[in-house]
Amino acid sequence: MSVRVRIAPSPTGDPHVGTAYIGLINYCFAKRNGGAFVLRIEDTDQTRCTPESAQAIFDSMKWLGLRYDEGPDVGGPHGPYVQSERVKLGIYRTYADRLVEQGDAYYCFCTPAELEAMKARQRAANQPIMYDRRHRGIELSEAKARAAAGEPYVIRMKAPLEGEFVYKDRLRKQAVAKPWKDIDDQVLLKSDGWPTYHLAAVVDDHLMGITHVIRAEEWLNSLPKHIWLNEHLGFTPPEYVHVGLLRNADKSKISKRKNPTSLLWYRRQGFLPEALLNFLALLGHSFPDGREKFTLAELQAVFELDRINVAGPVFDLQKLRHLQGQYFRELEPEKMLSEVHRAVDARFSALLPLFKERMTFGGDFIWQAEPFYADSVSPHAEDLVPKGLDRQHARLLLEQVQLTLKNYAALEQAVWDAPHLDGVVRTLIEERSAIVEGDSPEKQALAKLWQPKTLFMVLRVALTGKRESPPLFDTIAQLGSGKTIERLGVAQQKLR
RNA sequence: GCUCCCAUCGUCUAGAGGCCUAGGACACCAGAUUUUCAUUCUGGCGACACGAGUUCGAAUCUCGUUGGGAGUACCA
Repeated sequence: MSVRVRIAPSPTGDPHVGTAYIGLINYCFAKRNGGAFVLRIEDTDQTRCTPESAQAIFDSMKWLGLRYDEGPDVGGPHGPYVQSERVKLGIYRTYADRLVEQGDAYYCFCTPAELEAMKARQRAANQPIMYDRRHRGIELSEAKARAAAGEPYVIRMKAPLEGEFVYKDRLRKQAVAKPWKDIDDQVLLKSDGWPTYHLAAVVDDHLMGITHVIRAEEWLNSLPKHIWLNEHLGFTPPEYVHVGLLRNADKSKISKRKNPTSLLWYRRQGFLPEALLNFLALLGHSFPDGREKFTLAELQAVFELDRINVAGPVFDLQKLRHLQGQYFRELEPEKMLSEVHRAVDARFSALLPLFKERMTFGGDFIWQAEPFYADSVSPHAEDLVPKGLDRQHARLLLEQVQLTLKNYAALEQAVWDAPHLDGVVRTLIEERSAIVEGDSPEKQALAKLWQPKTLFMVLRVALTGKRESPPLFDTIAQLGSGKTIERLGVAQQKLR
């Protein structure tokens, strides 16, 4: 039987780098074995899934060059490849009903509040947290009557109460063994009539002829349920293989907060798909000859599923950058030119209006806009200190403004545009000016410091490294909060 | 709490009982090339978590400890 594998991402939010990682492994495994690679969209959570998100997954996979043989937008003999469409076909309901008729699943009428209370009690008693199976014994006829009367219900699997579940994952040293009594009566069909992941995935993997389910380790715990479902539905289970989870630097599961996880971000940032793929491949797989730079074609030629490392690798952006540099410098001149154009164009239209009245030649844009493209600027210390004032004054000013903007940026409803920033800074000026009323020399110096024309120049130099720039608040707005705050800090260092 | 998984330099990894005084890559440090920077090249720093056991011999096998991670949803 020929190999068929799949990735089954859920279209919530941005396409995830973990999807690319698992996708790459599945893709290589399929290609290496002359099999098929399928993309299926798992959108059974009506509250979280969006079509835009699904589209972004298609686009990202294609961008990376992970071409799927079957999928929502390319079709195939096992469609539809979107679960919400399959729900409408009644596919999952049929299988859920079959389990109920067989006595392998049952109606449960617990309310969310009831379930919550159950959990709280178990937590308090240091008991394992799981459904207490209170509706397990309900008569089917009674259950059906209540359901027919409109009472909300879910369908739960009737997990075995004794015996042991054993499964050997080819990548793990020892077989997974777990007593059945520790396995929850998982909900299979939700009260909205839609299937949970567990039911939908098992049914679809079967219907789509999937032979190997290669997925992340986070699924290992639900493996018994999936095997059980296969068996009780009369399917031959695919082989399940669990690979390690991508990690943050602190070893926790990779997350948005601690790492860029959106594939869209990498693309926008200018990462080359070849570099990203190469990097991802290095996390967990290795070439027998130790080669670290290779194409997708080279990888799929030697790929060995059994060489995959299951310990979750830390996602090291620095190494990705290094690879990216290698690939970038090798680019054909035309390709490199278009990458540079892309990078410039990304900000060009937003920036151009700021320079319109300042330019004499088109080329003036190059040096005038430089601070907006650069990673950092290097203001001269002497330019940061206004005439008649000293370094401490300038530093104090930078510190106060930095703090104010930092606090503002942290606000949830903060709008980072020129009018708002103008307001924020002018409020600060008013506060400061009020405090320094008086006629001692020091008070006069401070009064001068907090005059807009003095202070604007200090900020301008700190932010752009130049004494001339577009209007200050347009500059701050374009720079964005991150660079603004960073550059205000760097300027303070210069004054030490 | 309960259940499960994992464990070689800071990070990604090679290593499937003697080839290991543990190899490579990123990062870091030093030097060379470069007017500068980057690239490139050379060198350096740096790890088998710990403890028992099996064995003539253990990074490699077993057990325990410790550490880390995941799951514990009518999310996937």
